[in-house]
Amino acid sequence: VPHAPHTPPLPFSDLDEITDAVRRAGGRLSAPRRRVLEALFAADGPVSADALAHGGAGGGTLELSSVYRSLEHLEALGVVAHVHLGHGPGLYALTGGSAREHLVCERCDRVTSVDPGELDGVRDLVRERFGHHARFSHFPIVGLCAACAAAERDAPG
Amino acid sequence: VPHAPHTPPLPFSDLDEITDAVRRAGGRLSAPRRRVLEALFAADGPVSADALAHGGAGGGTLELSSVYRSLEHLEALGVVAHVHLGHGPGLYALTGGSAREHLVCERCDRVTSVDPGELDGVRDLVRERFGHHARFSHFPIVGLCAACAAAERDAPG
DNA sequence: TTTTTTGCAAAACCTTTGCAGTTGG
DNA sequence: CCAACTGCAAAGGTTTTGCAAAAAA
Repeated sequence: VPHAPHTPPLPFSDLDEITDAVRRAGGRLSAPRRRVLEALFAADGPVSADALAHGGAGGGTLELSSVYRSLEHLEALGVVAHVHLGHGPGLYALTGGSAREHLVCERCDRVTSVDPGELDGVRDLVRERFGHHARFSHFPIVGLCAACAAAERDAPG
Repeated sequence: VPHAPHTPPLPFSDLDEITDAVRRAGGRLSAPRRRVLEALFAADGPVSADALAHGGAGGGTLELSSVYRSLEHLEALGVVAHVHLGHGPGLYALTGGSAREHLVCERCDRVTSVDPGELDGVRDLVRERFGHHARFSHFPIVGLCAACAAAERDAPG
């Protein structure tokens, strides 16, 4: 599998940096953890635990519970984050040091991931009006993407 | 249980109107449907299927699968809508003709429900910047409420 | 009467957990 | 060596489904 088009920026940009971080935190770099990390590097966009268990590079499959425990560990280290895109399983991705934020189309499931700064205007407006500090990294903005909204306008349903 | 402080506005303002709507659509007003509706009227705010099954007015409990099927039916009629407030089960409420939109605190779980118009400014900004038509009725804006954000600022964690 | 809906039981789905055995450091 | 981790199996929580029996109209 080729490298992702939009591999995370800056910190933790390669496997070595992450493995160092894992060990510095007193953790061990076991086979499942390494393979989860490899699969996350290979993925382009957030993926489910199940996809990580089955879709890994080498043909073999990982034990699902180990995948979940690996992800939990990596998430505690700040290396990984997960997002809930509507229904369906949680999806995991490398943070690259900064948690991205997401917009998802509830009709076609397309995900738009943006750097945090890009939603600051929206965040400011929400805070100004409701006092609420919105975070769109763990739970995204859900609605219709431009294409589906146009389709909806032409053929309402 | 006393009536909710913010019972839904206008259409479907009482049980009779809803039961008429159910029958007009060719549906039957069975005992579970009636009891689900009663429990929804009695609730103040969105409630889980499980709460509807157990917490209903008269002591008895409803079959959970019947509750889900009743809610599905009422939702198809536009009388009920459900929202996913973070983790945990989906929560159901009467629409009163207009689906409210929600902001939820990911720390204290407090829900702020607003009429759709109140989020139009936010919606416009999102559409302008991303072409995305946000809807916060089915999946809310998640983040920290004012109180929790203040607590966070004083004692970061 | 007849079509819809229920009750129950079972399964599906995602995720977590207990525990004995394995392994990385 | 020994704490950390895995594999397996089982359970937990939410929602869906199949089907025969019940009930609304």
